[in-house]
Amino acid sequence: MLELRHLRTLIALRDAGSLVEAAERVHLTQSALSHQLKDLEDRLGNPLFLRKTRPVEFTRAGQRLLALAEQILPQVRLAERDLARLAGNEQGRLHMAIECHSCFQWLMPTIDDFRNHWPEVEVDIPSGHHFDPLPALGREQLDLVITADPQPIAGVHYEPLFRYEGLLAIAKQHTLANAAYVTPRDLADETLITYPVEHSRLDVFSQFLDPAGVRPREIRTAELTLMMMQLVASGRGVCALPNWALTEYLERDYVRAVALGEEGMWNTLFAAIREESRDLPWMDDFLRTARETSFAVLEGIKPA
Amino acid sequence: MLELRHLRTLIALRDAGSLVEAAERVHLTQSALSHQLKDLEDRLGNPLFLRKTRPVEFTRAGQRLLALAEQILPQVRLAERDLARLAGNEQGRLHMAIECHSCFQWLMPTIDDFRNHWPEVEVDIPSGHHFDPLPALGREQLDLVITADPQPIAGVHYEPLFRYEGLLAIAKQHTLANAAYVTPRDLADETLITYPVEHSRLDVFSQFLDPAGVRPREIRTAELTLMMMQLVASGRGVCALPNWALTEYLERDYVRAVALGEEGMWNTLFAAIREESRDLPWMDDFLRTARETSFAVLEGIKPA
DNA sequence: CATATTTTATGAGTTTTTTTCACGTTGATA
DNA sequence: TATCAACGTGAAAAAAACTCATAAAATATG
Repeated sequence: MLELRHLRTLIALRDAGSLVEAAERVHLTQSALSHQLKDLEDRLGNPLFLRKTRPVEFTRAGQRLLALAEQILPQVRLAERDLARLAGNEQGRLHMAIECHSCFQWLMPTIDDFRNHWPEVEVDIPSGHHFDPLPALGREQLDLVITADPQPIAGVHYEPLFRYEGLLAIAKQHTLANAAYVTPRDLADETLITYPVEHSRLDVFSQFLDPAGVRPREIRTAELTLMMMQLVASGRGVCALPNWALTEYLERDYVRAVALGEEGMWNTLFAAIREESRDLPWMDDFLRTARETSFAVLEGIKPA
Repeated sequence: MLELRHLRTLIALRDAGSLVEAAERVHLTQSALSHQLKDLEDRLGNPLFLRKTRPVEFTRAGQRLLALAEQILPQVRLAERDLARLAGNEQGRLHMAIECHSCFQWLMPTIDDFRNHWPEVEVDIPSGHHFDPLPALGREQLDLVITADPQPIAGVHYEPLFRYEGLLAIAKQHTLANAAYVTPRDLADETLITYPVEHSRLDVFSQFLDPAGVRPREIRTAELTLMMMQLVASGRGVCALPNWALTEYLERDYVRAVALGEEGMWNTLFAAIREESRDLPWMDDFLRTARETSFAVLEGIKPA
């Protein structure tokens, strides 16, 4: 019998284009999906998609089910939200801080969506604080912190949101612009542009340069991504940023991006929250919304 | 995670009014439903319905899910039909006969609905045949026969549709009109009105009178249910009919109905089809439609 | 009001389904 | 034709769903 599970799988498959990646999205193995879809196809009596193309191509039957999924799943999501609201605790406060400079891109639409469904929750990103955000969680000054380096703090829980790849932005005319990837050594003679924060909180250092014992020739800082891009484009340095933060500049062919190391430099973004707030219905919904929105808005990210 | 299964259960629960009967409808045990709904309630964080009333009463959460179910399940049903159609074999012939005189009540709406979705299948109830319908199945003169007594015939498969109770229609002023049930002996002095068919095909005889070795004082026949009711109402006899065939007369307070025996006389109605036609997509859909329509249209029937 | 009767809940055990693991197959690419 | 990535497959493991037996609760009944 057809179940929502099947529809969710099909949507994931369409968005991902392959079983392997779809499996990641629904947090199952590729094998599980292969079995699941085969069973479904057997019961329906005809195939749902062609596996020999990339991305996979859906048959008429597959398209019909996709249409159903797109019709139904949003309705289910709405109902689930209503139920969460009925579970009580509509009231609440969600004051956030971001340790991640490029996060507004997905955070703003997330907040918009969330506000629509939880008008009683007071959402804010209080500005002007100079303290370290993570400890402020415990002091109840903040309720959620977006961070990429979770530090064990009593009473703080880190909820993984998604994984992203740190890329090196390079001028188009740079020698390395068309390389498959750069090595730490390649950066020894470069000017590295970073956000003006401590070295320890920059993953280019903690994950890439420091382990190899390499220091770039020079370090410059810039507050805004746009400024960084201008410096990079004009050949005055290189800079490491999350893949999604670069897409708009890559599309405009403003700069090039190269992987950091053969495997790429992958990182996980977390939402840090207080342990107690884990089972608040609206907190749960916020995290879910954040993940959904991120996947809809950003390209090239992976499930945590 | 919410699944369609849960929604189907809730609909069954609402239609049935109790877990016991809802369980019958979805072909599970009462225990299974109790567990299933408890799990769901636990995960949602609030109860879905109050069990201490008859029929059960749904909470706001329960009502929200019911609303979702009513929104979604028909869409799913539509999609399933489309998929069945895509599975090929839209073409076909469905010539039917009914061995059951009162079946038009649910068969007509069933056929109407079915025709809408399978225009390529030629549906008909050929009239004017005098032969025994069941053997005509094997001869490919018919494709489906509605019958209450399945006889083992090679190549013929009997698909149970639903169970119904045979009741005895009695004049309002009759002594037995308010009895809890009648015994075979009670009919020894009555005039029994039946459809003009062989004794062996009338369940009052095969299931009720014959086992007790009782014969009614007199037997009269009538072609139409309406005529039977007129005879009964005027005290000129009693007659046994399926519960649903009587509801309209009972509502108008035209006659009374009494159970046959302490347990009631229950029977199963079957659709007899050829073995090969079992896995035709449209045949499957016809049977499903027949069951759905019967439950929607008739009262007091039970799943087979 | 006590006693049957019906309905729901519960825990243990079983069955079924789903998922994973390990490997084989396939098709595209170089 | 070797290589690589994606997909398929069967057996085994894990998880989920269901049943059975029975208890508890509620309602009907005398």
